[in-house]
Amino acid sequence: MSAETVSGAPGKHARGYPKGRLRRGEIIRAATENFAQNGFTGATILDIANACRITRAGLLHHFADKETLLRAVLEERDREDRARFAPYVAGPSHGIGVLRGIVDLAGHNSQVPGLIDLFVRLSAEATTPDHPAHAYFTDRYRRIRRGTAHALAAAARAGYLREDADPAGAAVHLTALMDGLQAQWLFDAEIDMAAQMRHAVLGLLGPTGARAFDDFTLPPPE
Amino acid sequence: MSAETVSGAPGKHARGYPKGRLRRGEIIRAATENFAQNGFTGATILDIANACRITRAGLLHHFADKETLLRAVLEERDREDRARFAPYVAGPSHGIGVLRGIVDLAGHNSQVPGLIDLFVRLSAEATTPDHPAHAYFTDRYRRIRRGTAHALAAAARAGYLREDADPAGAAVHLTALMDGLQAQWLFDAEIDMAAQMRHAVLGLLGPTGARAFDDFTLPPPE
DNA sequence: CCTACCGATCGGTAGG
DNA sequence: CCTACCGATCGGTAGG
Repeated sequence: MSAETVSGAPGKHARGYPKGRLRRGEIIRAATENFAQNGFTGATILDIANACRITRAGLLHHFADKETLLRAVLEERDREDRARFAPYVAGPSHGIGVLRGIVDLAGHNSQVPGLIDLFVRLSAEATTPDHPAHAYFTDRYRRIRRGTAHALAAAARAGYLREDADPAGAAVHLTALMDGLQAQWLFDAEIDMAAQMRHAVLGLLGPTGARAFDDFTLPPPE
Repeated sequence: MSAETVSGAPGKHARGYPKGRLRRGEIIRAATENFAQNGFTGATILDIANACRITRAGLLHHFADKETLLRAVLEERDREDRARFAPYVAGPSHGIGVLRGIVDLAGHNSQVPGLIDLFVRLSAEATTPDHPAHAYFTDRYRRIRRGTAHALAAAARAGYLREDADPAGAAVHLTALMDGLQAQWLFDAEIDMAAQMRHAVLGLLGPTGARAFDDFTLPPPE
């Protein structure tokens, strides 16, 4: 999604109109929750508007239609995800930062069930090519796999990876594992996503890599 | 789901009325396809009826309501899954049969995209506790994990498993991996689900186990 | 941001 | 009294 598609409906009231900005943020929060609980198709503009104590027409003043609102929700999620991940890739860690980021993300995710639900439900709905979020999820999977594969390749060059590990294949594996754990976890919160991810990552690392993984520390926030 | 909940609406015309049985089977097939493409909420009785070239009222003569139809679809899937899996657990293979069954299932699944879609979409929808299929998926996950864990424990007792492998944890892992691969595969058919599952299973087995896995053959169908 | 609406379509049920 | 349907329409609600 390009910068042009980011805004809302009439377009220009995002920046500089503090009241409009606040309202938009409130709507995005409410929409995130509603999409998470009911999926995109099942969610209704009326429910989202009610949660913000405005009417449907009032909501549609800020976001032209349901699809525009969905885009805004996904873009907001990406922004926050990137912010969460940034410190893990800041230093030169030979890919270890990304691997730690993945494991920590699994731990963080178990504290935000609404967001897990959002992605599990939305991505399941979006398998149809004509779903408004289809391209988004296709791109997202590719991006995640590529980032993970690059990190694993860097780890391999540093001698952190086991001899028999294949970065591209392992990237698919870790991505699938994260998704599948979330699906199971939504039905049974006993599932320990972080422990499972940690075990899977350590299974890819040699002794030196495992040490580097355990020793990894986030750079202090400035 | 017990045998009592299986039937349709008025109840007794499943057995013995050949025309009715055929019609019910046709409806279940059409419903499976429609639920797969649109999810339970998104699917419409009208579409399903149209595909069978009968009216909605005609369809509702066989299945009291949409939810009863969903139950029939899931029960039919379970029946076929059990039939597919039966030969793998027929012989005394110390769990190896189940593991081969899982890998072969991944290969088979890539030839029935509609069924993958059905389970991915329906399970995502069913995370809400009040969804008509919520209990079904909770049970299904438990059943799959338990069956896998038992097979892995049997393999461990036969000396097939690696020393450091934990049956219960690995069962969660394999289950999650299968699900996550399906989700990715729906967006990118290049994903090789069977190869990934095979690699994961072999990663759990020691040299003796790997040999037993490769040597495993299905008993000839009688 | 609201009131006042629209074309359509939903799941389910009536009598015959 | 059974089965296998039909044409028509119910009260509500969706996104816009």
